[in-house]
Amino acid sequence: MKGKELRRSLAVLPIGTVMKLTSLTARQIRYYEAQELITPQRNEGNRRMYSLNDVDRLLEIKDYLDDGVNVAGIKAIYTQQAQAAAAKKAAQKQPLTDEDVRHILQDEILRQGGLNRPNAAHEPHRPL
DNA sequence: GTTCTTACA
DNA sequence: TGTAAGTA
Repeated sequence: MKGKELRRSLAVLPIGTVMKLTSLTARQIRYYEAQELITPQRNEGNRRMYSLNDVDRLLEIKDYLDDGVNVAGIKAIYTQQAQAAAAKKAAQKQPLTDEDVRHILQDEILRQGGLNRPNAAHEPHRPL
């Protein structure tokens, strides 16, 4: 099951195709890159080349934004996911350390909505 | 024709 | 964010 992941990681799509696939403007796609939410590769001519994973990531970013999560929040989420992934790998060989547990807990808290967009009044009424 | 960067509304 | 300008 490794070839599939490899193919999804191949950067073969120009920004024009990604625009159609995500319904995002080139402006937005480049902006998210500037905010380090995505890091597409560049070809010989300095053109951005995206992978299927990048497309999924952009679609995900769009969803988070709709849910009121700001760029900093999304970035934090991905940072946490990366840490969680690293922790999981380490856990395969060694038992969980206190720090690993803390990261997993933080990940859960984040997913429930710790970082929301400052403006845009969302969530009309959520039970405490 | 498409994409890139920079800059201004 | 949209868009214009000048390139590659």
